[in-house]
Amino acid sequence: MHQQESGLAIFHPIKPKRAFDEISSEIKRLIFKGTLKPGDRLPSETELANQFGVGRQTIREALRLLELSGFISMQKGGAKGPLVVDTILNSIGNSFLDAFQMKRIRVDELTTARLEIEKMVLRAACTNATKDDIKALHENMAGARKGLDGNEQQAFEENIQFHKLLARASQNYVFVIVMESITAVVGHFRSLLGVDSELSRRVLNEHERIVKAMEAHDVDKALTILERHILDVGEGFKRAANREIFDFTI
Amino acid sequence: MHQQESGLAIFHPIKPKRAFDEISSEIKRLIFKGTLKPGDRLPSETELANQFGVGRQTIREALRLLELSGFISMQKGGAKGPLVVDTILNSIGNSFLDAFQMKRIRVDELTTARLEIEKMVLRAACTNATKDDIKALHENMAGARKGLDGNEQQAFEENIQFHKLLARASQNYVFVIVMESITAVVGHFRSLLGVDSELSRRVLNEHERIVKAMEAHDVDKALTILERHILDVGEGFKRAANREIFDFTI
DNA sequence: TCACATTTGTCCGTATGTATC
DNA sequence: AGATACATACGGACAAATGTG
Repeated sequence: MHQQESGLAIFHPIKPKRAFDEISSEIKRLIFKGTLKPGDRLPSETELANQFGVGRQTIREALRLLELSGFISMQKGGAKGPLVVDTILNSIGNSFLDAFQMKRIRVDELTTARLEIEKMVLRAACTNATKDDIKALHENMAGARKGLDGNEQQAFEENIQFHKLLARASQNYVFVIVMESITAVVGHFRSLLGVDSELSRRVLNEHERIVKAMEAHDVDKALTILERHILDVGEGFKRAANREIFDFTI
Repeated sequence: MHQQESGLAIFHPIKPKRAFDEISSEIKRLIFKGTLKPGDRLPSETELANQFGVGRQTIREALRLLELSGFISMQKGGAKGPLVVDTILNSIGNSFLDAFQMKRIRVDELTTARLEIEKMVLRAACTNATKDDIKALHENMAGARKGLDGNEQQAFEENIQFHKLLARASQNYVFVIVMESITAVVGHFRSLLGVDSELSRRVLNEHERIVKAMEAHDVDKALTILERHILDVGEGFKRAANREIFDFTI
């Protein structure tokens, strides 16, 4: 009906405005602003429908977007309403996994990129890690060691977590996000590989040597160990790929 | 009713199974398998509802997830059904932007990380770039130069695209994904900054010098120019942040 | 332990705007 | 221009799940 406002605001309206998009954006805006914080609860769907003056179906589609994006979490039953959470990193990791499967990225491609990314992060971590970061790394390794006898799953998860902690030690949240994405894919591959307590043990040993080098401020040594560590895991992936464990392109 | 299968598959069923989740996954699976390819069309909502034996609302929520994830695109009117597309990279970029706003990442944090990431990618690009990649870079710069007089928006977008092309030249799709995420944020900041044809001109000149160094196989020179280039843009962000252009944390 | 109220998940019918033929 | 097909959206309804008293 009416023209496009003016020539000022460009490239917005690819999609004609849809009610659930507007509502989703509005709620997101409140979260960014801090009006809604993780732990808070949104009104129930019917209540939201009343407040926004739309039907419940529209509200549900808006909530669906927010849920997938990692802003809210829903549960049936007597809870008072959708819970505001912050699982955005998780959502990004899932998107990364989608891209990997869609693009049919090969494991050697992943290993090559992972090697460079982790080295970049480790360099930053060596420079910026605080005592608390080192402590967290130690606690992580202690947890992994504890999981080695009995709880394989715990050892596995702690070993993945180790790399996220390295990213946190870099004091740069961009690295944290990137590492979260990488570990999502690595974890996916490794879970396809099945439990391998021998690999977990070797991985943990390498982690311990990396931290030791970090504490000695020997960046080059830490990088060397990390490099062998990543290539080691990558070789495991490649062998598994050759045995056709992975259902999508090696 | 029935127990959780066995102790084998762990940590899956946090959420009770929801029909739209299952349907979304099923369609995604068909896309990964190649049964559905970009350009294909899904059946209409009512048809899907019949085939899956569920209501339209359930289908709609499943489609909403697929749309946000970048797998399908919907259009009103007489189209035959949802279109299968591949805009996953776009979706990841949007998620990154969400994380940035949620985590209140500072522009200097972004610049620091971007510097390391782009250097990493450029090194890989210098090693692996094909003739076609170089050609694409030249075409990009030609387009940017054309946009400089008159179409500021084009120059802006081409300059962003340049970095994505660098990532493609690395022949590693992981880098492409990471770069897509970074450029989403950089582009967001720069669009907040408003059109600045002087900056665009300077940026283009630096792009041209980088490519020239790449063609001369002078990696160090290319890296040096890139470094100054990124820091230059970062300074622009910082000045803008000090002038409080950005509505969220500098 | 046992209802009860609340809320989400799902379905159906209907209306409307819009794009394609 | 008209007809058709489809997405968007509304409202009512019931089932299932969950927290509370």
